[in-house]
Amino acid sequence: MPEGPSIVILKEATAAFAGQKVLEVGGNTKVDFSRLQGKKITAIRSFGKNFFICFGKKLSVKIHFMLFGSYRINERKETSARLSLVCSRGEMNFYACSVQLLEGNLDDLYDWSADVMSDTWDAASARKKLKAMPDTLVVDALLDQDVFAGVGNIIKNEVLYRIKVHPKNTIADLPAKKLKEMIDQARIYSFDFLEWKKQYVLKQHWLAHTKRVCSRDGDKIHKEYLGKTNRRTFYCDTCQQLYGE
DNA sequence: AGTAGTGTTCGGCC
DNA sequence: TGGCCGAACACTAC
Repeated sequence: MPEGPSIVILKEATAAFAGQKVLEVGGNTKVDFSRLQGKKITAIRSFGKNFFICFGKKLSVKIHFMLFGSYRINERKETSARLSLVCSRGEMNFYACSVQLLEGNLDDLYDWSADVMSDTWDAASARKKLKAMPDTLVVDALLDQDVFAGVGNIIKNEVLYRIKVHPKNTIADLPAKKLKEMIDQARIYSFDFLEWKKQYVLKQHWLAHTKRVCSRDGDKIHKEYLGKTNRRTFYCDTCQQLYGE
């Protein structure tokens, strides 16, 4: 569920809730949702892995699904919802997720050009941010939500495999051409992910993530926990190039 | 059947 | 001050 493309799928599935009024609110979240009662949803938005239900320009619900979150639209699960919004023409139910109320204008709270799924994605801006962090490992850079909002661990592994870059490179190690490929493919792979996920064929397109053998050369795919967050990293030592020294 | 993981935040410690 | 680390969260595919 959690990576950016999955949130785009949710956004598309809930687009029709814009304009609807909240008739009933419930859930086991600690946030004070009573103030949403009777309000009209003005927009459904997303930024990276975050999903937003907007009530005018000054108040939004932010939902982050973390590792385990889930949702049901116009149906319910057995387990109790973290947040449930029954609206004029349907209902949204969210489970095991982080819920926050955000005050103020969403436009001012995020750098929307950092969202790899966004129409306003700005590759030049991403490049500039990366240039300012030369010693950062590429695995950490790809997971940096300020640079590549929406990119998660699967996309990280698949992008590096696709562009044949070894995960132990730093940003400064990469030739300019490879850095550009990394930035471009972060977005392109995310849209591939979106299409595959919609068709329920995402996993069968994985070439590195959870794989044991390289589809290019038949060599072993290594599994190692890398980067400052020690996330699972799958890579082929043979075809993914290490540029440092 | 137990384990590990599509993620992030927070508090404690050095 | 800040970086690092583990816990917490709470579900489910393999």
